[in-house]
Amino acid sequence: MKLTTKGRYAVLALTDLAIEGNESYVKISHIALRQNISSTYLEQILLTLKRAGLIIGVRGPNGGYKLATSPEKIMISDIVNIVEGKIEAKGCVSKSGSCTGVSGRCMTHDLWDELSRHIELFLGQISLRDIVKGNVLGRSSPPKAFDY
Amino acid sequence: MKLTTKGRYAVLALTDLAIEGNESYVKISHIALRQNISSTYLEQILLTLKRAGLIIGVRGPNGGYKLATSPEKIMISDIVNIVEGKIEAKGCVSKSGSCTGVSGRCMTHDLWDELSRHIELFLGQISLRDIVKGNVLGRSSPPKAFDY
DNA sequence: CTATTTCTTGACAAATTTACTCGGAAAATA
DNA sequence: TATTTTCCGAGTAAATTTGTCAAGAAATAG
Repeated sequence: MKLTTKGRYAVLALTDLAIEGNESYVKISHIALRQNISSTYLEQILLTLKRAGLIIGVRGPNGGYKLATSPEKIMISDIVNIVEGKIEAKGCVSKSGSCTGVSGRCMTHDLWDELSRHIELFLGQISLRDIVKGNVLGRSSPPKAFDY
Repeated sequence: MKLTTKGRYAVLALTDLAIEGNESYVKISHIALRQNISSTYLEQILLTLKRAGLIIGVRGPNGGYKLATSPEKIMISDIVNIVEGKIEAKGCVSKSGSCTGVSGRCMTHDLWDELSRHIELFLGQISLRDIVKGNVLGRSSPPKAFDY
């Protein structure tokens, strides 16, 4: 699970759409202006989100974007996975030869694997609606202790 | 919370030291060979870990590195924070002007803030000893639901 | 004391990734 | 038809990551 500005812009833009409601279409330029993002860069991002089916795009005057479904059904993990690519799922297997000590996997393989799962779980529990409503803070919980 | 090969190498190297025990000192070249890491690159990493006090380095024949304390007291978050730098703690405030919609913070600020905390909690609960023993898998727990 | 081993340090360089820009095409509307 | 807006592929500049290199300092063995 990677996290760059691309992912942040994506969530930011879709949050903007969520606030705007899905009666009308919102233009890239408006989102870019409101959220302080380069509009040509945002184009790219919204395009991949559209290709993935998360948003609907319409061309021409009065065109723009809107969410394909309701905000509570769109989870942050969905958004991030799409724009950042699904790589790094296995953590250290991404580039060839990096996870090869002597046998196949390095000693910390499970750690990064579990961390990925942990992050995925977290972001999979939070929806666009939660962000709009501000229901985000205080959700972190410590991991389970290992059962001996 | 950033995560690159630097962080992975650091954890990997210290896991190697943990396995080796702290009776004797372990040479960089040996760790590099066993864990398949560039030894000159590993030098850099171990140096910063030494400066931070996590490991002890001794020069000369029979020199090398060993852990400064017992493996169960060294948490993964300690290691990662040191070598990756503590940046990205606030997620979107790292580079100037990126988190500024109209007011100070962007709409997703709390989200990334909470995610950082979540990851920190996770990696702060796992020690080098856990990695050596393989007590890592199955620790992820879903985040708390929001109390309405 | 001398040689050897090994860490220590800083500067530098290659490779990769990120964060964009640009030019134009296609569709929709008026 | 003219304008608006998304669509699309390619290209690029900056930053970051991932190293390399050369020289020096400390410790120990003999």
